[in-house]
Amino acid sequence: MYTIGQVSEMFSLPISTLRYYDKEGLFPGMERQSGIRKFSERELEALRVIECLKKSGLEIKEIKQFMEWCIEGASTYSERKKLFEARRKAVEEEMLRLQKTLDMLKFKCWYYDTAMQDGSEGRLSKMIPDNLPPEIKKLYDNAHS
Amino acid sequence: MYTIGQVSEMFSLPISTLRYYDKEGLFPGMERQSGIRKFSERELEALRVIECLKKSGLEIKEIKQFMEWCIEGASTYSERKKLFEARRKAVEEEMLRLQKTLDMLKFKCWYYDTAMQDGSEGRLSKMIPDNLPPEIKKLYDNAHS
DNA sequence: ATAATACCTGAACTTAACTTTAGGTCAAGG
DNA sequence: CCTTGACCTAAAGTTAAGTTCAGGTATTAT
Repeated sequence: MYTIGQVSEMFSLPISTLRYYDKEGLFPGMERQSGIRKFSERELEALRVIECLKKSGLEIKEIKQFMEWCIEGASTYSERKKLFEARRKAVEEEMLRLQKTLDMLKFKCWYYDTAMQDGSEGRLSKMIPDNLPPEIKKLYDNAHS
Repeated sequence: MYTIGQVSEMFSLPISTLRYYDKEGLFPGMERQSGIRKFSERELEALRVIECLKKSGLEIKEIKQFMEWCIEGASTYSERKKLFEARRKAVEEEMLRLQKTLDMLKFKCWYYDTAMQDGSEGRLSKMIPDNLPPEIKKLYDNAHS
């Protein structure tokens, strides 16, 4: 069993955030001893799932729904699985978009590297979009598709 | 030359967002004809860069700074390159974090798939963390590292 | 005994990035 | 002529996810 301060340290989260999550219903059924929150292994796993679902793009309210499903037991396995499948798909799509962003950034790194060598963008503007070096053209095309 | 409505269509962005970007100084030196904004190829490329930098985690104010550097000319190539290098690093790190998130989601998909087959989590709780199938253990370990 | 810590609450505040509202200009079509 | 549609502005409103504040309790160290 851990206090809110210990959990705050373990997860590098402000205490105020943990209290906010609790107030929003993300730790349903968490124990208290004379008013003081007691975080058990269940709440730590909940917190890991919260961070995962948040990163996947879910809002606090929807995470609360998931936590309620957990309390309800075996009858909600299917809903919970559907949720994770959906988040998985969303994150895979997000990673594709991020890869495009990354290719644009790589292209711009090359661009300014070249501009610095040339002292101007004159030559570059003639290379875009069809006279780029092959590797760079790949980045450019993916970033602009 | 394009009107704000055309650009809104082309980028699937609300007109209000384009006006907001303009007000925040993201299109320095954009032309107007009797008050009406005229988006040229320069503004379209600016918009592509805005979307890229935003996705990389940059705030509007910092994007404005970049646009000002562009206006200043060749003397700011080095700053611009440094910016893109930094954003590239940030996005690469973000993709690693997202991969961890994805592994957690995949693990949870497997978990609830198994729970549904078993009808309970009893067997699962004995498998975690050391008796998981090898492929699943990889996901679990990466997600919990 | 008192002072420092760590915990608690409810309510107000913050922030970024938009979005909405209210009111206005201007050109083209019926 | 007048109405429709696309544009304009300034200012107020929205939203999510916290954070801060003011005031209070309970345990521990000096």
